[in-house]
Amino acid sequence: MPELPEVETVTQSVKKHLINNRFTSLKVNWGKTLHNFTVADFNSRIKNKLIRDVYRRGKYILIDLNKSLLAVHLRMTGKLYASNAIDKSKKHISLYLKLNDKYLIFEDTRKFGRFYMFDNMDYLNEKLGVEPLLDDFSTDWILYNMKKKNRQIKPLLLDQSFICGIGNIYADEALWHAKIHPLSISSRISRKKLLKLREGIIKVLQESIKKGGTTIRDYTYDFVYVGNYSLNLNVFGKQGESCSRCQSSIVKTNVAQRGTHYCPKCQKK
DNA sequence: CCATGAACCTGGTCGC
DNA sequence: TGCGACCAGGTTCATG
Repeated sequence: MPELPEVETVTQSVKKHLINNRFTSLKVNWGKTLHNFTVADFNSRIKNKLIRDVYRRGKYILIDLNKSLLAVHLRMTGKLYASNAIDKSKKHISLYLKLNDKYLIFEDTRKFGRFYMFDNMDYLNEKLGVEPLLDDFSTDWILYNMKKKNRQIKPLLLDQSFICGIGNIYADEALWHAKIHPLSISSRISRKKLLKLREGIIKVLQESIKKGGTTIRDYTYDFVYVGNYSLNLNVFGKQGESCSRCQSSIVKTNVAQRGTHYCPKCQKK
């Protein structure tokens, strides 16, 4: 499900339920969900502590409990939402946390999603690259850093230690915007196209956040947001359809094991 | 440094 | 209707 705009949307939607509240218990149904801590750690460090803030970094949702951070990564199918009750008919609730008057539920069909506990942001800041919607992601930054790498642009855009938050949908959309072929080598892309790429990344992410993200597969969305950005997609999932710029047929291939959509006419190597 | 393939999981869809 | 193959918005690890 989630790339930066979807994670941002989920973060904002759970924030109002969590802030100034306290977790009173943790129930784990799928053990691997707790990546680097145990229920005992939860009890000693998070339980009954005041939640000060909830925010996003890359594709992580961060819950700030003053002396500890609880981090959530949704991976492919994770859904995080607040609810007044646990729906026993849901088959894939990996874990849930109890608040005073409601629950924070983590539902995850494919079980790839993870919860982490950190002392502070050092580890994630070390691991993650530039935030594409902050000023750090400047024109100078992209011109300088793309030149330093000799990598296929699509996998480079997906590398969270380079730029964080971009995933498969927005990588394809941003490359289409900039008319760059997904296999172009980063160091050989023209200055003009790199600037266009930066603009495209910011544009697709911001516009998607405005629409609440992109929803492609939505089995049950009882408590979960449904994003409307799918209406704005130009190449992702559009194989066989005509390019909105040049009318050529959009092609789907595989790059770095990921489905990759592009216009063979607009996006030359 | 960089690319590739497999692994982690479940379920939906497509072709026969 | 049934069944196998393939696909999925992500990340990590091992191997050339």
